[in-house]
Amino acid sequence: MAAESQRTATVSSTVEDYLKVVLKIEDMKQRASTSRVARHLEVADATVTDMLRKLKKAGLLEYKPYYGATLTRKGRRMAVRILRRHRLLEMFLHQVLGYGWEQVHQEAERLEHAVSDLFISRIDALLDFPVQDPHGETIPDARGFRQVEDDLCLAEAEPGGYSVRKVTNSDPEFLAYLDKVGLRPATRLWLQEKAPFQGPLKLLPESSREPVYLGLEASRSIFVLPLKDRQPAPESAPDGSESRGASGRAGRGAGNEEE
Amino acid sequence: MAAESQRTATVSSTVEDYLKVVLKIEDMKQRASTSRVARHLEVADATVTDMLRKLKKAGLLEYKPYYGATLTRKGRRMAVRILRRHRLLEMFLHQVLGYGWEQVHQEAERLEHAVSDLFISRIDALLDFPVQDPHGETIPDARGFRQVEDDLCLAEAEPGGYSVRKVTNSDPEFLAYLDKVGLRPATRLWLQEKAPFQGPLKLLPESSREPVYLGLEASRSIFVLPLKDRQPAPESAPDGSESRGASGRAGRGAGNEEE
DNA sequence: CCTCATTTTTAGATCAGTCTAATAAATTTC
DNA sequence: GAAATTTATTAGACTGATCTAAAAATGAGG
Repeated sequence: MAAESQRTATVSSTVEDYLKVVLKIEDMKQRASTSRVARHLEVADATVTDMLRKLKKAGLLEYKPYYGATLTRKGRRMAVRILRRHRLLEMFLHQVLGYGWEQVHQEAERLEHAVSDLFISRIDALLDFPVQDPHGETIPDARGFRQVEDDLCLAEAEPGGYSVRKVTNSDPEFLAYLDKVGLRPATRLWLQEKAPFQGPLKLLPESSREPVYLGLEASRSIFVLPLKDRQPAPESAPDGSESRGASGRAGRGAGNEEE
Repeated sequence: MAAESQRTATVSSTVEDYLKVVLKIEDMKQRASTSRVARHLEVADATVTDMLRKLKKAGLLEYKPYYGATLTRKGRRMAVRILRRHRLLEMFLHQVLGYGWEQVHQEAERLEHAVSDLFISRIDALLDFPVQDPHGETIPDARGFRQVEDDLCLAEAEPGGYSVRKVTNSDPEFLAYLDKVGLRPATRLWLQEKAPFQGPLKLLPESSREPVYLGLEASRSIFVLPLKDRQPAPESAPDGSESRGASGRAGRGAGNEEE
């Protein structure tokens, strides 16, 4: 127990999963409450209470009863390490083994706990140090630095032209559907209309002639960047000529070299 | 749409390890006794007794108290499946990720339990359906068929010329040493002399001018095939036999070509 | 055939991770 | 602000895999 601050004091894959989930929740700017963590991991609340106490004791997170958890620096470091592994593995499965983007998550979920650091550094080099995974998520670098993303949730976007930045959903069915209708990272789309009262979005992906109707809930997992040059709406434009919405800050698109 | 024929009832990675060890012991024509299994797995004997009873109940092996275990057809099928995974993974790590042959075992040991069938079939294709792993061990095919090997333990070999068929030892230090002195699968060697009373072997690997002295115990993990055309002993023959130098390095090995 | 050393099994315990059911705290509603 | 609802914790138990220590079976030597 004594030797602390060691290089990655090995933890179980269960612990890695808990840390990963807390990080994910924090990234969504939510409170990592017992029940929220339990929902993500699909375990009983009581199990989470126990585990959070244990992780607090291990110095991986702060835990206030009836409130929830916050990662410590050490816990965050470990969580980001897993995140990096996960995303690199996804990219590897996609690029080297030909997995579809809807297949990579499940496999990476198991491999992230099993592969060595050597494995990770080898695939990193083999892939030429990728900065994004197949869903458009950015890959933390080897030191744990994470690029800040500056994207917009499609559910909150105004009508206009966008490019798809990332899709934060790992349900294979859903991803297969998006793929089918031509919604993939780095593709462009035109948001034509948002139906009122939590209604669906009317989208025109660049690869498609037909508009696609997407439920608002589903649109929450799609993140986009406004296109710089606002082209006119490609055909079948809806009645409203107000495709000039909240254009204002269509400036630089953060730091990633992606078109 | 690959509907798997053999419904592989999922077992824990611990169970997979037990089956693998029993298979290995049976392959060595030994009795899979409690203590032998325990030694291989580095667990207490009592733990093995428990587990063997459990595996018997699951129909994976026969177990006679105070005697030991024998794999059933079902147990053998599962064990061979793991063996295939292990060796394919080793080959993948070696060929695709550039691992040294002394590094592959440890990593494969963890991955064999974690990767999916899809992963295995993808690397199998990527490697063009290899039949051997980096140690020269044959890889069972997808249906579980295993090529019968017809090789000879170096410890039992008479002086003469041989090609290295396989090395059945996964100690990284030992493998690194063999590598250094030029003893790798598909390389040739001349067994010059066997010292009496469990003494060491005097070997001349094809890549080396200096003879190598190898302990008898170490030689037990090296398996060879006699060379067809018996060339004369290359130089430095000990007690005055012939010593025509410069091994004519012609003559082909048994099936594999590497290098 | 009996004794002794070795091997194996039994008995009882531990640890990590999980569960359900009961209780308690926090929050929302009236 | 008290009751109702939601959320979280405690208590107790289970499973899988392991351990140690003690008891029992096996098999070898006299």
